[in-house]
Amino acid sequence: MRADEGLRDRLIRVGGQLVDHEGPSAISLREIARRAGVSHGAPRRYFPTHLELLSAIARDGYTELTARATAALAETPADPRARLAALARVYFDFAATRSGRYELMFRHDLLESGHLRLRDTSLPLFLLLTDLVAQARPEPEPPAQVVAGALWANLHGIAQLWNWGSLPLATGATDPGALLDATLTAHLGPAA
Amino acid sequence: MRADEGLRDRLIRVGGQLVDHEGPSAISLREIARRAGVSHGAPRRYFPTHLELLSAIARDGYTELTARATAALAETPADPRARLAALARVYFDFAATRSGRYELMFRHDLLESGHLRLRDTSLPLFLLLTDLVAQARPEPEPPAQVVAGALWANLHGIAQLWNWGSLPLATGATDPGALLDATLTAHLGPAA
DNA sequence: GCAGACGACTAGACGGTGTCTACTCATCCT
DNA sequence: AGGATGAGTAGACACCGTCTAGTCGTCTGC
Repeated sequence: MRADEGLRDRLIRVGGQLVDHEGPSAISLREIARRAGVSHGAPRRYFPTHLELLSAIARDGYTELTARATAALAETPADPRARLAALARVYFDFAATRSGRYELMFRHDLLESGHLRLRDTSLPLFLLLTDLVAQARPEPEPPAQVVAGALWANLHGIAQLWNWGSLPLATGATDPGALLDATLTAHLGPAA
Repeated sequence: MRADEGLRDRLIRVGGQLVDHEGPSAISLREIARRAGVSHGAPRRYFPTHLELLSAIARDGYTELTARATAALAETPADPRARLAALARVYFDFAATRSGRYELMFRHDLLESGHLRLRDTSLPLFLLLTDLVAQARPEPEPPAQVVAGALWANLHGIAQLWNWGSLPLATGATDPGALLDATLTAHLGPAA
């Protein structure tokens, strides 16, 4: 419990640790409040609803994913294709190692409940992806946005089915590297 | 309430209707029991746990998806690529029009809880996909299983992100047809 | 023909959950 | 000094999943 940390931030932090270590079923409002050392009514001052607290925890996940991505890109050569490969790896690793948080980030009931700005939080990452795709694929057709959307969807599907456990089972693969490479090749053409 | 229908089947049917029309948050054990006209303890005779009932409802969804797929393939020409396109469309349409059920079918807590045989239920569909991929792509490398896995992951990602709402938002698309076509081309090469 | 076992279901209790409301209490402003 | 406000507590409420005891009709063995 950090000294100068407000309850609002503490709830987000404690909830994040909880979902990372115990999974999405562990993050009840009351459990988060208990671990934060406050009564179960306290969170209500900052998050009118349980869903809004979960939403903030999910947003925190996007923030960290974006930070990981930019950190990885900072030490990757300028070649757009290599940067895309690094980005894909970061995305997959995040989903695999922080699967509880990842699952929370894509719970669609978090998105449908109004002005949660969750989608806005994920947009910068998509714009980064679109930019890299545009650099790696100078052809104008299909537009970079479409290719980036397809690539993102593919990454997301791989991550999800991998966590699900049936992708290694169905394909016999034990490392996703080949699958990720094949995915990049499929969407961008053969590597230079 | 059908005359010769046992309670077990009725619970699955009523629960299925509920998740289709009201979404995944509506299918509490007690609500399903209420709609089936029995007390909240009754389901326990057939499903020792709420999760097992949900699992049966999800399995029912896989059965229907497989039925839809085979029905669509029955009236599609023999060209494997066309059949794959039809299959992709069926998969996407199912996810889009029955989003609540689709979400339930991929809830990973349903899969991790032991002998639920949910994965087994989805296997025939994957084998069908693998078979079509093998026909459409006679090259031995990469193996058809891997390509089918990547294609399935891609379809799943598209369906999920589309339901999520950010795929049309990010790419500006209003119809997934172009995205699905691009996906098939990416994994199988240009259409003949 | 009847007693007992059994299957199918009911009813109530228990602890847990999210939300709502009434309340305490320290701090701040004028 | 005193009232307003912010921050958190505590308890109620309805709902949830699970567990247990009990009811009631049917079927079986003698």
